[in-house]
Order: sequence, then C-alpha cells, then structure tokens
Amino acid sequence: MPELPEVEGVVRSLAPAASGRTIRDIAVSDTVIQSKSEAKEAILKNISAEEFAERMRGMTITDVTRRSKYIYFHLEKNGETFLLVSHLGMSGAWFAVNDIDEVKEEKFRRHIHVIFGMEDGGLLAFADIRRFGELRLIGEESDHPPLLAMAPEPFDESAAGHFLSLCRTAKYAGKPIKETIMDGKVISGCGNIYATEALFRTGIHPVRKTGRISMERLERLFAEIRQVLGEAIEAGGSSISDYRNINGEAGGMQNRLRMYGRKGCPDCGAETKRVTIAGRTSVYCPKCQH
DNA sequence: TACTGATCCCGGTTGC
DNA sequence: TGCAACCGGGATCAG
Repeated sequence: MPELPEVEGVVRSLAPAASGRTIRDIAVSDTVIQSKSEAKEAILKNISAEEFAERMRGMTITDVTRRSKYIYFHLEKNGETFLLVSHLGMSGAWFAVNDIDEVKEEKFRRHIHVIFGMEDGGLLAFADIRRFGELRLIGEESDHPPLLAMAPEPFDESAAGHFLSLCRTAKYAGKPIKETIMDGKVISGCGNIYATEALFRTGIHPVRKTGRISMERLERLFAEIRQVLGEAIEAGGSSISDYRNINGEAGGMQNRLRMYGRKGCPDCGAETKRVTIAGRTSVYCPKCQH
C-alpha cells in the first residue's frame, strides 16, 4: 500500500525519467475500456478512454512532483499547461521501460492498464492490480476541489500548527486519534502503516479521543509522524504487498516497522491487539499505548 | 450548510 | 482443491 514515502520514491525516480519527454500515443487496456463502457470510473476519471488518448497525445511532460499521496505530471501542449494527477490506490505502480517485457513481475505486467508511448520510443506504463488507482486529467489543481482541501505537506512549516489547531475543533476532538491523523485534510500522506507506527512510538492508544490528548503529546505525535515518514523515504518506502518503484524494486522500510503487522510488542513482549477504526484495522500494544 | 454513512472502484489473500 | 468472505484510499452522493 503506497503512502507518502512510497509515492515520494516513485516521484524521485519518475521526475528525471519522464521530464522533457513528449507523448506520442496512448494505449488503454481492454479491461479498462470494458469497464468504462459499463459506465464505471475504473482508473480513468471523468473521461472516456478515447478522449483521454486524444487529449494526451502530443503532451510534453515538463516535471513530475508529489502532493500528499498524489503524483502530479505537469504537462504542456501548444502553449497550454495541464495536470495529470495520478493516485496509486492500493496497488498502482509506474514503470519506465523500453518494452513491456521489462516489467519482470507477472502480477504487475498482466495488470498494465495505460501505456504512454513516447516520441523517443520509450514507454511509461501504469499498472494497477486492483484498479483502485486513478488518472485524472485537469487544467490545474482548482479544477478538482478535493486537491485544494488537502492538509499542508507534513514537512512544511505550517503543517504542525494546522494539525494542532484542527485537533481542538469540535469536528475532530471527539474522533479517535488514529482517524484524525489518517484524515488527509488534517495531515497529508499519513496512511495506516505510518499512523500505526507513530502512535506506537509515542505510546498513544489509537482509540483515544483526539480532544483528550494534551497539546504536548500531540506535538510529540506530529514530530514522530514526520520522523517516521522521513525514515521511510530514506529506506525507499515500505513494500507491504504491492509497492514497487519504477524499476520494479521493493522498499526496505517494512523490516523496520515495529508495530504494523506485528503479533507481539517489540518493547514489552505483550500480545498486540487489533481494533477497527473508521473501517481500517489498527494494531497496538495494550500495555505500552494509553 | 455541514456532516455522516453507504456505495463504488477490484483481485489477491485468507479461512473454511 | 474450491470458493466465499474480507480488505481498503478516496470520490461521490443521498439523507
């Protein structure tokens, strides 16, 4: 499951691999075309496969950046600029190759849904096993309001203040802290893995009401989230199931996670417990987290 | 108006 | 071995 550090890894390799290249043609998988014909929004959002291919043709990729868990392809065509916003969902991956056969893992290769053929002959391929990912072609961020509602980047100076002030609002004070920190309007890019890890590191119980946590502990929690996200970026992300970078490599952070997916607490040895919060499984140590 | 809950997008994994 | 239930990030929409 790609979260912010995994997306950061993708962008760091995609930016040099894709920038400056121009798209010659687009191929969309039969699977996606079939889904679109049934009026489903599989991967391609708010656009038909034909129109997507038509509009993308001739676009030059000027840069690739990250915003929260979204990948922004900055595009230019005939003096006009566009944004292709890509989310990896649960199992999305980008590959920069010269031939589809270079995508070594079959489970990704057989789920390649959009291929950008470049004028230089190379390919950028978007694979997505479960098709929860998305590609959305817009003019600018404001064309898709949810993008404007996202919290500041966690490494921005304003992020801690934004988080702390929202914690004291009526809307979030009554929610479990885990639900609050996983809300993209509160903190950008903190998904289940890193939320679980940061709560363990600060000894905070995931179900504890946000409003019942002191400002001091909330400040420490935010610092720990930033810390664990930074560590994960350095480690190349966590490959829990389906994360791969654009060269098909898994990350190394999963080996350094101390609570996510664990049966026993690494500090006290107690059996970990799991609870469902906002529809997602949370693991915690009943002795160390309060 | 603002918020909540349901629904949808899916195939790999798990458990019977 | 086969199959049904389960899982989940985010958008959207009904209420």
